[in-house]
Parts: sequence; structure tokens; C-alpha cells
Amino acid sequence: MKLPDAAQLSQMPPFCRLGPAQLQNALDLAEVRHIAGGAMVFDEGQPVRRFNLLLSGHIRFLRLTDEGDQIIVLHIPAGQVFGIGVALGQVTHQVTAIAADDCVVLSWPNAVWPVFCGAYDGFAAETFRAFGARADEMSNRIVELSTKLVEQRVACALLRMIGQSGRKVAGGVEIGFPITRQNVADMTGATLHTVSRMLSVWERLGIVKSARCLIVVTDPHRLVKISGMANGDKIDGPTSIPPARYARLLQ
Amino acid sequence: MKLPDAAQLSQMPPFCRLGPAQLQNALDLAEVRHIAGGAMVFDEGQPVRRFNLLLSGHIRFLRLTDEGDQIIVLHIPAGQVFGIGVALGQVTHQVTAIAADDCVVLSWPNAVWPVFCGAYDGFAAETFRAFGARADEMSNRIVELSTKLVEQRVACALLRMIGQSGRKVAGGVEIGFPITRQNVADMTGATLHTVSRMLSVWERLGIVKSARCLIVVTDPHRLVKISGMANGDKIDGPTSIPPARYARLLQ
DNA sequence: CAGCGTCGTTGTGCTGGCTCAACCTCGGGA
DNA sequence: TCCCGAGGTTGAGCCAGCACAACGACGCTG
Repeated sequence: MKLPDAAQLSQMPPFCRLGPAQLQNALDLAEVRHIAGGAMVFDEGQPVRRFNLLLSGHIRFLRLTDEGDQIIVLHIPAGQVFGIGVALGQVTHQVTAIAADDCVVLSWPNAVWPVFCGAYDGFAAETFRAFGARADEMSNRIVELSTKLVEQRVACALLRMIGQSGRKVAGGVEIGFPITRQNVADMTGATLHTVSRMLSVWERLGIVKSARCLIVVTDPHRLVKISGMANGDKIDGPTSIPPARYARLLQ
Repeated sequence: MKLPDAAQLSQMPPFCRLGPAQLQNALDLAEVRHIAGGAMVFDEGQPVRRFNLLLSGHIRFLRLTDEGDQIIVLHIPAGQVFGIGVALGQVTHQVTAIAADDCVVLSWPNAVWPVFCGAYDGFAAETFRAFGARADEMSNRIVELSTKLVEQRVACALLRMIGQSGRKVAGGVEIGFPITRQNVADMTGATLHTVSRMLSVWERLGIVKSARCLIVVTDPHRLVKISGMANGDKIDGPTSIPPARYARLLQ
């Protein structure tokens, strides 16, 4: 549980181009929090007072409905800023942030935000970029929820998680933080029961191997096939446009 | 079809705090496009070369799947910048932008972006803010798609549209741009058939009045009731937290 | 080591909304 | 004037996935 140092901070994308003195200065202004897995970082509706940087661990953004459902909107990996209502013009947090595993979080008061943005152009630019990625992920989720079957959505969710936080282990790639069937259900708009059945079948087929709060994908390729994404998602660059896409758009 | 002038530009949030000389300068650098309803502004997968400001009209962001489904991700009202891959670190457009009605669009080459951002702090800040709102909307959509029935989602979609682009008319509020049942279906992840049935029933109940490509909401209050949102959505500020929300989060 | 809470599995029935299908209505073009 | 295509309505049947239900397995705490 040693305190974070400037070297560690300089690894984080928004800070990577700062000099040693600036890094130390940023550290001096920061509050360090060690957050246990499952604990809340901030809650939907709370006023935004500080903005945060996740040094290590994983944060889950979730929304709770009046009926008691919880929906996992995003997972934040280490190295990203989050809870930046100060930049987004939000007085209160729009989501609840919960530590998926043990986390180390730096935070600064809102007033520091413009200082950081002014310190060098890269800071705001890097944050913009991270936000573009999050917007893309959300738009992908909307497309999935609108068009895909539960089975495909679960496959997409697993692939997304091993893509963002996968850890190579013997015989496959495991999801880098504790995850329950219920969590997967909360990500895909399905029920615990359906997800459980699905993983059982996939385990029998040798596609995944799972245990309590742990999922290892042993055959990602087959999962991609199930997920039904041709390749259009997440791969950037000049992709050729499949003619079928225009079925309804053009006459 | 007269050309836009500096006065018009100064109405737009990202430009509202610029002086006359700066406005004229921005205008001089801009390309003006008049886009007919239904025409494409840019397409998913195309390289990002310019960023845009919508002077008037409405833009629809949509995604097309390989199966030929189209999903409407967002509607952009006049006054917002869009297609700013240059800021978000995106080489290619992630969505297709189509004019919902006749639009006037200003656009600038990517290289101008940092110039605008440097010209005054408010430009980047205002764009950030607009992006925060879009992220909120998408996160709301994800929650809706995950937890609500089609009927509630359609009600939410109508309410969102009259909230963003509603026009007061005799006997209700009409959606401020042409919209088909298919469009509504594309927004809610439903089918044309289901939406059509639903609007028929609502018309009989006196909740809406609709015609070809037009929907007028005559009883928004009843629509809110159907949509099933207590009030948690879109209203900002310190809302009290309903205890039911913690049903599953706390033991 | 007993008790309990969390997490997971599996079976059974039911239903919201999709698919398939047929038909209607309006508006524009030749 | 007729035709044609886009948009809209309505009916019938079916099935993916949810609700309900009961049980099993692990790991903590006292």
C-alpha cells in the first residue's frame, strides 16, 4: 500500500507528456484513496466536487432504476479520468461509480480542472479522446441492445471485457476483475438465469471456463462467431462498406 | 436561401461569446452546405476531414448493421457541432449523419479545430458540455433498452423528441421534424408494426394525433405516466434518492 | 462445525413483441 | 387520369427469453 509517485502518474495517458516538476505538483494537489472492491466511489445524484483518475483497478459505472434493476453502463480501466462533471457541465453525477476490484484513485477539486487544461494542451485533448471512445462504446451497446439476441449480446460483452481488461492465462484469456453472472446480466439487459444457462452451455462446448466471480474465455474465435459481428465494430480505419448495409437506406 | 451571417453564427452556443471580427473570420473559413431532408452529410467509415456546425434543421445519427437494420443513435438539434472526429481522436466517422429535414451546415477543415479551441476557452468547454449531454442521453437509452418494455421506450422517445425539438401547435406539441413510424422503431429497437399499433391505440385514447411523417403529442402527461419514469431522468439538480433504488445494491 | 449469505444451476410455464402476410391511403409524375 | 411507391394499418401465429421456483455449492463468521 505504498503511495503513488510521479513515475506512476507519468504512465497515465492524460499526464504522460508532463515534466517531472509538473507531475510532482499535480501529485501534491491530489487526494489519494484506496477503495475496496464493491465500495462506492460516488453516487448518482451527488454533487460533483472533484474529478478523479484511476491509477489501478477497475471502476464500474452503473445506473439504478426505481424498480431496483441495475444497469452497468461502462467499465473504466486504469489510466482514465472519470467523474468529470466539472468539464461536462454536470452539477451532479449522472451515474454511480463502484470499484469492481480494489482500486487506487487520485482526485482533485473541480477548481483544479481548468488549471490542468491550461497547463498543456494534451490534457484536454486526451480527455476528449477518452470520451470519444466511451461514446463509441455506448453507441455500440445501443446497437447491440436494439438488434441482437441475448446470446449475441453476452458474447459481445465478454469480448469487450477481454479486449479492455483481458489477462492471458493458461488455456485462454480471463477477465481481469471479479465478475458475477448477475453483473453480465446487468451489462446485457438479460437475467441472471439466462446468462447462467448460456455460460453452462458454452462451458460444455469448450468456449469458456468459469468459476465463482471469474470467467476465462478459452475460444475467443468461436465467441466472435456467436456475437455476430462481421468485424464492423471497434476496428478503426478504412473498412470497405458491405452492400447489405444499404438495403433500406437506398431504394 | 440567403447566406448565413455573423449575427446568426453568434446565436450558436459554441460561438456566442466571440466578438464580431472573430465571428466574421470563422465565417470566412467556413464552407456552407444546404442539405435536403433525407440526404447524407457523412457516412460511417468515411475519413474525418472536416467538423460541422448545424445552423438550422435536424441531423439524425444512425448506424447500419450488416443485416440491414438501421438504429438511430441520436438527434442533433440546430446550434450543435457534430462530426468532430478531429477532437475525439477518430480517423473515420463512427456513425452516419443524415438530414432529418432541410439543413444548413457550416463546416471547417480539421486543421481549424485547434485554432478555434485556442481562440477562446469557451469553445472547447462548450463542446465538452454538449458531449456530456449526448453521453447522458445515450446512457439513458441504454437503461431504457435494458429495462423497459417497448411501449415505455416509445413513450420515452416521443417525450425526448418533444423535449428537444417540440413545437407548440393548437392542441398539443408536435415533433419539429418529419418522422415516420419506422424512424420511431429505429430509435426504440422495436418494429414498424408494433409502433404503428401503439400509436393507433394512443390516438384512440387521445394521447397523440398523428399523420404521415408527423406526430403531435396532445397529452404529454399521460405519456410520462406510460413511460414509467418517476422523474429521475433528465431533470438535473439535487434529487432525493428513492430508497427502492438500493434494493439490490445494499443488502 | 453449524449457520447463513452470496453466488450459481436448472426446470417449467407464459407472454411481449417479432415475423409473415395482406391490404389500405396518400401524393407525385407522366 | 392512372400508376406507382412510400408510408401506414391490422391480423395470425410463434418463440426467445423472462418470471417463478427449488435446489446446490462455496466461503465467511461466531
